[in-house]
Amino acid sequence: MSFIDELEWRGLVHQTTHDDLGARLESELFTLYCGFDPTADSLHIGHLLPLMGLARFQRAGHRPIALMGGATGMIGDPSFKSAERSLITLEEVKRNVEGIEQQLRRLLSFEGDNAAIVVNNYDWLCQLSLVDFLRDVGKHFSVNAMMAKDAIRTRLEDRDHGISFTEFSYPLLQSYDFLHLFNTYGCRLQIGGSDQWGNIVAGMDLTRRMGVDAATYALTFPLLTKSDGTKFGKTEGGNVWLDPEKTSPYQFYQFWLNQADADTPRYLRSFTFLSKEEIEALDESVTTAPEKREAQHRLAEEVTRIVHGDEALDAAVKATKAMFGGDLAGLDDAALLDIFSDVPSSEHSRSELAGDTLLLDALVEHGLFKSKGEARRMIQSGGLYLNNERVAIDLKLTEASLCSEGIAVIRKGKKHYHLMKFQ
RNA sequence: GGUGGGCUGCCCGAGUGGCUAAAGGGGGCGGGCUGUAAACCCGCUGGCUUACGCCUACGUUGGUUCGAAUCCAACGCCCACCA
Repeated sequence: MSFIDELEWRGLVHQTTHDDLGARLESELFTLYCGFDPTADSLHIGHLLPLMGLARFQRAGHRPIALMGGATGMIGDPSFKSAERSLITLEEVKRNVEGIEQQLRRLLSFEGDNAAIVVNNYDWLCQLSLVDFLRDVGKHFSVNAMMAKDAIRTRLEDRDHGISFTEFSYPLLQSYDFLHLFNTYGCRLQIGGSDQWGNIVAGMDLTRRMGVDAATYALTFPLLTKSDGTKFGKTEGGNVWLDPEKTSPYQFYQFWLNQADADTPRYLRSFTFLSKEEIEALDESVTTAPEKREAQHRLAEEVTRIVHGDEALDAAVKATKAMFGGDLAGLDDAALLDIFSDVPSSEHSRSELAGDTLLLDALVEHGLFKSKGEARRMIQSGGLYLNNERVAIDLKLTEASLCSEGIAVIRKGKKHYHLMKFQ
């Protein structure tokens, strides 16, 4: 199977500019790039598809460039956005670039002939003089053509929101990036989400008009969807981040583990490097033994390993087993703290274990419940557990309430844990 | 600037003097079923209280009344139409 056929099979190809791109990718080694806008200090799983896209090209022998939009991030891409974006400060952009660069480095290889390159367009865009830019670059853009593009037409038609000159100029900057990377690294292919098509094609036009004597190419990925129509990548807690401080590896693992049967086969293709044979076997298991959720387990395992590494995956799996396997007996303080490392906790005095403190009162006092009434309702409806055993309304704290030397594990409902630490 | 309509609990929305802590829906939370799923079923969803009950709450402030989300006045904000 050729590389492009594999991409097609994985459902990763939305549009390409040339039908012969696939053949060329077999016979020549490309330098290609994908841009990432530093609008936050971490990437989220929406960025994972293009990022892994770069990694796939690298595995096929091509040389990937990850471009940080240090300059373009300060302008804001208007493509398919309904409203003008607020500007972020230079300091914010710098901090965001640093955070994101770390994450890029995890997924790409920086060794060998086709070692990945990380660049920041701030380094060249900020040196341009306005007049030179307008003469040399701006001259090649037709405002008529820009206004006709889908990606910004809605903004032009919407009188309430409109579009500023700043955002309108964005495609020029991204186009210039492509030109710059061609001149500096011989970069001939740009990849990105389907919303980037217009910007990428604009860059190709610019290289041609600037007299570049080589074909440049575009490849876009399809938009990720969910079978139930809700937005991919969001949970109750908001975005799923790649930064372990923002979304713990445990939460990350759980996110993938909880994907719907209907979506999992597609995600296995898009987000893992597993082989066609293995993925097709997993497809089969979704149909024949959905209750085993073999495909979801494999998906969660693979993606967590790719993003967070073996060690974090191991901890996430261990925590999952303890929380959903149910048995906490025999674990000591250290093991509990390890397993429940991203669970909130409260500090308590040993005197509360004397036998005259109601568990309910202790929980309210330490803020686990907003009010006593709420706590009572929770217990009365059978939703509160101490060390995985359902508690009664009049339960008092004693030494027997402890799970280990000094820790009691509280659970609200199925998934909400809390540690009480006694000292 | 004029005229009309509106502002109710996390959100939407009914209520137009006492039966209203306020219908109904959504969301959230809990329980059941299950695969840590979907669908479905049940319960809870202002605070204190074991409970009787008390307190707080229908844009803001003041008034009428035995009694106000509901009537009156002023103010604030939002929307529509006119200028």
